[in-house]
Amino acid sequence: MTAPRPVTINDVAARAGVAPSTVSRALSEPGRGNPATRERIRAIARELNYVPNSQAQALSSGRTGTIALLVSDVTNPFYFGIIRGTQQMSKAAGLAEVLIDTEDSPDLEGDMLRKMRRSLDGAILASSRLSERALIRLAGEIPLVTINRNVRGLPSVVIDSPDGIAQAVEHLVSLGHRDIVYVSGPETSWSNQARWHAMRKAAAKHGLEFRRVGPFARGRSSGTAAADAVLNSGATACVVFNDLLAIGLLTRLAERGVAVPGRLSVVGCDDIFGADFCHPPLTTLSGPAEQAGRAAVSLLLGRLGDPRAPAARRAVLLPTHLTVRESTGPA
Amino acid sequence: MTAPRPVTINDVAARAGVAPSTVSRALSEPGRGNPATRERIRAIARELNYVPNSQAQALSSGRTGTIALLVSDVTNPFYFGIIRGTQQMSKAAGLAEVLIDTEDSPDLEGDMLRKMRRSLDGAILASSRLSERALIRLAGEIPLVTINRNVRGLPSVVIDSPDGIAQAVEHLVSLGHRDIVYVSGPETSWSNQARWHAMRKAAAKHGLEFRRVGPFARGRSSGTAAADAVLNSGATACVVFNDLLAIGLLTRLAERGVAVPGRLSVVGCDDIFGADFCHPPLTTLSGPAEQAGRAAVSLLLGRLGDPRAPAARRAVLLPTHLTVRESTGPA
DNA sequence: CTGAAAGCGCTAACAA
DNA sequence: TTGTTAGCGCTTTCAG
Repeated sequence: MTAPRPVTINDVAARAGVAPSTVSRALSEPGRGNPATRERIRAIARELNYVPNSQAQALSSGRTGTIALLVSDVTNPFYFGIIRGTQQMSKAAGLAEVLIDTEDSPDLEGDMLRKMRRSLDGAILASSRLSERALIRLAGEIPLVTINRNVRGLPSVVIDSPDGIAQAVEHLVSLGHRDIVYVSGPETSWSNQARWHAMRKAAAKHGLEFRRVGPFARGRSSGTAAADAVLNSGATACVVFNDLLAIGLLTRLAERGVAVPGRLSVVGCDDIFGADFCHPPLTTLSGPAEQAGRAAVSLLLGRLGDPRAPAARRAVLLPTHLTVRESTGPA
Repeated sequence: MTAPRPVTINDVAARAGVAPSTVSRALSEPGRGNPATRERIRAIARELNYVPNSQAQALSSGRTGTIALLVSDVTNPFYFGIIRGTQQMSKAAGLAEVLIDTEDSPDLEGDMLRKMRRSLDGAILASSRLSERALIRLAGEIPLVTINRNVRGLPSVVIDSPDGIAQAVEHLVSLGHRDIVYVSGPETSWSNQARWHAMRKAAAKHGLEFRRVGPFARGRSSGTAAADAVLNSGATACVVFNDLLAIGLLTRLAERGVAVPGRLSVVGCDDIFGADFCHPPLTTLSGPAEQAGRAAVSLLLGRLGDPRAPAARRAVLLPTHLTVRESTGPA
């Protein structure tokens, strides 16, 4: 029952009658070395069930083969698609991926990043809460890519909700709504800013007054206050910062016996898990989250000088579209 | 703009005028060494912003400081609580945690585990799809803890749904239901087996006939077939393998214009995100998922011989309870 | 193309 | 208690 010593590169080398360095090359330098010996070595490695020790590889090569994905809250379904996408892509690139929950705290986010920078080749920040300053400084220590956050000089992927917001306003206007209010998320949220700007622009285009209520916290529980505020505003329709908040709002509306969409139309953002089966099913902005995840890893690979990466674009903008369900109707 | 060489243990040692090994001890062996020098060294390390290179630590100590959590599908909200719990606990224990998606494939699960075993101190398998044989063999190569899966000899945490199932049946019986059907998940699922057994037992206790329909796949999309099968069975109530399936079923029922709970009462399992805001809100079995995650890490720490771990229990059984919402009513 | 040798940063015997 | 000395398993010069 003694654990047998794991097989090392030396075992393979001995068995093949070559030097360890030759094995190293045969295994991890595609084009080089004699093809015949390389195949022989690979066969032996497979036969011996050799698995390279990644710590040792990292220590001597400087590349850890690991990236991190930082999210503000693992249990926020908004990240589902992004997580999927990054995992797909990093698996395809042979990278390990660590998922880190920053608990919505910029301090924790920074600490984690600093503490782990030595064991990571790079990191993807999905909805970073860090200040622009902090981000730029950290980017000097470890390759960074952001998602839904645009910082000068940092490669980023943004799901372009402004585009979708315009569609949403169009949709509401065509249903006869003239009084549309934006339900704001946290002031510090980059996405919230972007969405509010888009809202204003779209409203102006249609000659509507632009108003907002809030700011409200991201969570479902803020929906209560949000619903009351919207009702109070007298608007006939609202566009909500995100689906979590929108679903909370719907719940409160049901409690108060307010008909949706009869008395109030509601549009969410993100099309998260649940948006299609809440009551009523939510009209919302859908975006290619998985694709965003994949794109982020691609950009990171680019930053790492990986040849497998596509041409390094600095910023990727992904389109959103409106998914109409049952929470919107005639004014 | 050249990256400054990261500070190593030698830099700290030089600055403190001691040997590297002394620094190593001062930093990672709590009780030993002269407290005065230890504090001095720690101060210098902090001042120099020294971060130990975990690869090097791993290489020379054999401990990687990393564990993995394997789930069949990251985007299944059932894992929310578990992920939270394990992350909390591993962070508290100073361990890094990798989240791995096995895509519901036993082969992939095994491969990942084998491939990563050298870079992990241990792994937690949430709903493993591996055979008992495979699990036992793998456990010989890397410390393993299972969640919701009981395998002889492996430490495990199980959320005891049988207990909750009994409550559910009790609830339905007291509402006057005499014809209750179990909507089965995949035959190979350990939880499904456990729930079906519990169902039979509870039904027998009340002198009811026990029937089931299915098996159905885990996903929401299987809800359509499941709903039709339940309706066909003529039962007035059903207990569904999991909430995902139950929500799918609810959707189909609404499509077919079947009143819930008027014509059919529905009970789910797991109380996932969404169970409270679907339509109608789902009566379901709630369990302490976060606690399960924490317990799993504790057990693993025990297996690793970590002194911080509580007394090593081999199996942890966590209770569930019925959360009554609006999908159940009088027969 | 391949081998020899040095060393990545750290920990763990062993000596002092 | 502290310093000295070997490696951990791999990659990477540099020779051959």
